[in-house]
Amino acid sequence: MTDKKNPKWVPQLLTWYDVHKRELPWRDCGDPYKIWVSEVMSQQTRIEAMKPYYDNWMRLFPTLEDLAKATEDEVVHAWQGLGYYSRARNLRLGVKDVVENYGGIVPRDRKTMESLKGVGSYTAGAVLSMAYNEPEVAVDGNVLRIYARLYRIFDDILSTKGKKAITAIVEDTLPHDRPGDFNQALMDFGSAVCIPKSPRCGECPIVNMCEAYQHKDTDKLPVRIKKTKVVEVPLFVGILQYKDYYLLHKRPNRGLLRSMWEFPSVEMVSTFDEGERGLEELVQDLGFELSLQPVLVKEITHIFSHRKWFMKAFRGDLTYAGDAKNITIEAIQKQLPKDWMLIKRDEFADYAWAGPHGKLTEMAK
DNA sequence: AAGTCGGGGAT
DNA sequence: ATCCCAGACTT
Repeated sequence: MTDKKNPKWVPQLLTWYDVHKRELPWRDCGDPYKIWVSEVMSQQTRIEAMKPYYDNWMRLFPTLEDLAKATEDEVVHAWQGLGYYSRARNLRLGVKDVVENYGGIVPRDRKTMESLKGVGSYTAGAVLSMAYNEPEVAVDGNVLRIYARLYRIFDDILSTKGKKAITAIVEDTLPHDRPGDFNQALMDFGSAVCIPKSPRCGECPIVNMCEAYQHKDTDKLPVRIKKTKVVEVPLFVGILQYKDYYLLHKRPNRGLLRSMWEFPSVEMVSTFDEGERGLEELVQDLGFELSLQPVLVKEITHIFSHRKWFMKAFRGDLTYAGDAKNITIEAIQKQLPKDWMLIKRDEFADYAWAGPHGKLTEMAK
């Protein structure tokens, strides 16, 4: 990868940084403790959000020794509202470690630094490069995004593989004369220009070196495959009959299974009574009374990409409330909202079913 | 490798 | 509403 060493964009970015860098309380202060605190506070947190906390923190715990003396309750209280509270607990433990075992000197090498509580690869690199000007990379979300675009890398930047691939390039391109400035330049650049959505390529100082820009891929990069956790949804379904007709509902024209037909159903129920009440409410709004049979007729588990339905289906009979004795189906149909309908079993095949609801049609009798 | 941990600003 | 942020730790 020697072709990637000393790329032209690095001095260009540093020149941009010299003009546009943000003035921050911990920047260029040379105090490893202050930089350490600022880095931990910044994890998964926007600078503007953590700034007031940083100022308050430094009033309460101006030095390593002050923080090492503080209790866990005190540090967590000072963190109140910032979120990710284990950051505060670990920061205190890490600082205690330094005071008690390293003579109060923040370590100058990555291995020791990373052994401290709450200090991972990123924070170690940030502190070492910014406080000691050690040639260490600090690969965070900004850096992953910027490099994915600059070098047109389509690996998932959230995966181990993508992070390793990009970290290798960052190590190759790190300028050893100004590592601290370079790492901070990437942060400022990432938050001001090479932003996640709609990057400001018009004002980018290194657009001439950006492979994503040249290939018009800036909006496709970086690739982030979010592992959406599958939400488990209990679903209480009614196969509800009015004479020879079944009551169906059309899902809204958005979201999951949009505009497809389903049997009336309610989410988030754990008991039969709860589900029965939910269905009663549904059909009463339509002018029906419900008599539900407490016999489970079908159970289906259906997995979508981000959602898992646990369906329990029950049969029930409907009577029309405003019952003029021989009211016709057509007359009732006309009263229903247009996302509801009554159809016979032999018409089931004519409609688009909302996924697993189609399997329930065979339970209609 | 996946799950967990918060809160807020931008879109 | 979703996305995503100067990530680290546990399972």
